[in-house]
Amino acid sequence: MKRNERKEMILESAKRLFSDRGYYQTQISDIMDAADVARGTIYQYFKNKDDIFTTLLESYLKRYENMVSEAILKLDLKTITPIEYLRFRIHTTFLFFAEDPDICNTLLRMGLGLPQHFDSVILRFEQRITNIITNDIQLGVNNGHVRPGLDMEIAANFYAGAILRCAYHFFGGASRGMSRGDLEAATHKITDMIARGIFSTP
Amino acid sequence: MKRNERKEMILESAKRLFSDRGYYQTQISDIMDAADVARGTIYQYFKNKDDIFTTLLESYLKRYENMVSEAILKLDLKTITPIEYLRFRIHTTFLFFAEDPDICNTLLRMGLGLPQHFDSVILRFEQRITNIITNDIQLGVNNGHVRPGLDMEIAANFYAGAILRCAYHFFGGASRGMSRGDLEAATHKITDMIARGIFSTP
Amino acid sequence: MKRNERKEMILESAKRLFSDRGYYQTQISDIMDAADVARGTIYQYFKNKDDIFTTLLESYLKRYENMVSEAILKLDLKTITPIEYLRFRIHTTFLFFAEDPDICNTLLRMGLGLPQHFDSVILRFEQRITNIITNDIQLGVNNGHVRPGLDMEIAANFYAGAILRCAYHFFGGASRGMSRGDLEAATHKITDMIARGIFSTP
Amino acid sequence: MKRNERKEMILESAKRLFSDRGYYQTQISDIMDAADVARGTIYQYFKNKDDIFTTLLESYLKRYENMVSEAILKLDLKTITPIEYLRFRIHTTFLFFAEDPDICNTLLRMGLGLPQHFDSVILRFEQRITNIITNDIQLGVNNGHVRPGLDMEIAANFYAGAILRCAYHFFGGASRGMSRGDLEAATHKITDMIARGIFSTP
DNA sequence: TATGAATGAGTATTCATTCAT
DNA sequence: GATGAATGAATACTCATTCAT
Repeated sequence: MKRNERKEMILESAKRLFSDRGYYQTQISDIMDAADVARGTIYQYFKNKDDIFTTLLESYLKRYENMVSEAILKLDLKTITPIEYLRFRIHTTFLFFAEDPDICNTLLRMGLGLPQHFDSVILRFEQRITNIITNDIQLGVNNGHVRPGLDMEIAANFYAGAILRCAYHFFGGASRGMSRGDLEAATHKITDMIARGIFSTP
Repeated sequence: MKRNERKEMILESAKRLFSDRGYYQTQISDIMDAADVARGTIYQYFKNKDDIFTTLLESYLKRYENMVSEAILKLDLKTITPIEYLRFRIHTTFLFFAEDPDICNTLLRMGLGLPQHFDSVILRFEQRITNIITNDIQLGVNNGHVRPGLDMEIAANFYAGAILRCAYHFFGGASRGMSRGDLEAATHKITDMIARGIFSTP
Repeated sequence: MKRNERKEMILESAKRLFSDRGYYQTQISDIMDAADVARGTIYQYFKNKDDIFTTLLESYLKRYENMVSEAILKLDLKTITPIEYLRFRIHTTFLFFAEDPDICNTLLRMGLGLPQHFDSVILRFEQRITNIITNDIQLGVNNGHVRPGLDMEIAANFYAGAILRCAYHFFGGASRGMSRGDLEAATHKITDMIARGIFSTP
Repeated sequence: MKRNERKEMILESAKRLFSDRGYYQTQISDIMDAADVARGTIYQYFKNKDDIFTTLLESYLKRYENMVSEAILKLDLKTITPIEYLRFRIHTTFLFFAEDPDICNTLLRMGLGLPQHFDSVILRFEQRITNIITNDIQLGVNNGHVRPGLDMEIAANFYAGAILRCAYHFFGGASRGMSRGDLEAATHKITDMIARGIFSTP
């Protein structure tokens, strides 16, 4: 087995376990067993347990960034309407969580409330989502689509919370999976609620 | 010192610590020190560490229930408009978290991702919030104020997430505190966003 | 059992083990067994294994200092001859090692070559011995008893090495113990060799 | 690279490391890195870590033996005076340690206090030194140069300790190096101290 | 009731050694 | 011969819980 395959296997197993049980409930022996690897092998690829978790967390962030930046390329920014733009953004985020329930669970639940050290990575993710929303609203403001009187800071947090909770509701916890069609429908409904909240003309 | 004073002191100290560091980062010795109580004493009032945390969690839920049901009594349900009713509900929830940052932190951050056993208590709280919102919307539906086509399940999760995250943004983490006036303003803005999202006439 | 008795018992057991096997060959479990104490108990009295060893080492130094300073009080410095003074000093050091073979072994053998951190404590002990000798020679110089041309630095190291090796030869390793009479005789012989080496008139 | 060059390289690196950090502080990986050799390669030349250290220790002893026996050939035993003979012996030992600070450090410090197994090699070295001294004194006794009343066993240990400590003082630890002239001078002084201690006429 | 010394199961981590390529 | 990924026994340390005083 190639070097990277092994490392990947450990990460894969750890990802699942951290998602299911959280950081403290996951023992090195659990990861060993799941990855079918000896104790020492884990420490050949990672400095310690912390390192495994951090590596995963960072990869989730990177993956989200990639997904967002790749998605945007598919858009024809010239012709797209504000509401279509909004819907597309939300869709991307939902797709991200739909693709990997472990990431969903970790980022949206199990990774929360951990020591400062880990939590800060999650916070960066949340910050990123909030930033995207803020920027998107700002874009609408510039284009004159956003209703006057909207408090940007509050709105960003408000809709970030809304979207993230819906994501967890759809893809996280026990309720794993959602049909393609349902996802489209849900995206529409959610976009609708946001549009009504921020745009001047419904 | 009276029996209940002691117990209260332990709970008080544990509350703060769990809120600051989370369940696993808080040691019995920390609670001992903070409560200025001997190790054995803690085990005279609580079966184990788990019991302390569960006791706190349950008390938070109870307190929220009390607050909600007491608040409703102050309302004149005959004359109140749907939007005022909504605003009042949100205000109650914000007041709850504003009153005690430790509860806010625990319920909205540190308590998340814990083993099934604890998490279920938190889930009950989230469920409760979502239920209240669902019921309130249902009330609006019955009265003909809610726009047609609104998906109740999604909307309930959507706005629950929105409100909870705003609560954490205002009162949780490091950003402890918010002036009375700001709270009123924020409540207005948030109510506004929700109203636009669900009511037929803005 | 009183608090300090326990701590003393752990130290006593550790002292013997470190002396017999050295630092790395001594496991916490060995100390546990020897002291008839549970694992956790050791960590209630000491921060870690290192702490146990350092505590012992420091106590040896302190004990030596006490012995040296108490011994000097018994001397009538007015009437004593230089050679008697020298003999007395050597006798004190031999007595110190004769009293406790574990200290002898640790300070003169097992404690050597350990990481900087420990070694420095031992070095302090060796330094102390060398200093005493240097001072004593200086005393002889001032009184005109020391032969001209003696290199103080070399002499101090020379005789420190000589005395310490003899101490180890007599009381260290397997050869534990030496009769009172033999000790006196050896002290005389050694004093004689030193006196011949440093004094002007034999 | 030839087979023996490799082995030599490993030994060379290990020698330095054992001298600097001691046996337990030196990891196989350190030796790998220093010798620029793969992990498995080390085990092709040596049975285990122990084997490397023992090989080195044995080579030190052998080297000392060679040096001593080669040196003696340069002497005209017919005409040499007892004191010149003594000086020559001490000089040889100092030269041995001066030539290689790593050997000095290992034999005189880092190698001490190791498990029985290693320690016995060092003990053999110390024994050898003591024997040489004993024999040399015996020679003096036979020739009538040694003062009556000298205790051979004690004297041998005494002067072995003295010489070895001076060697460590001059060449070991941090104080690496000593000029040719200083070495000669020191040898003279030390020989002088020994001569005064054991010979009948100074 | 209050105490705090004692406990030991549980856990992460190290590192010499092996062996298939 | 050389390599270095894989191994797992060994070990230090933690911390919730107990119980005699």
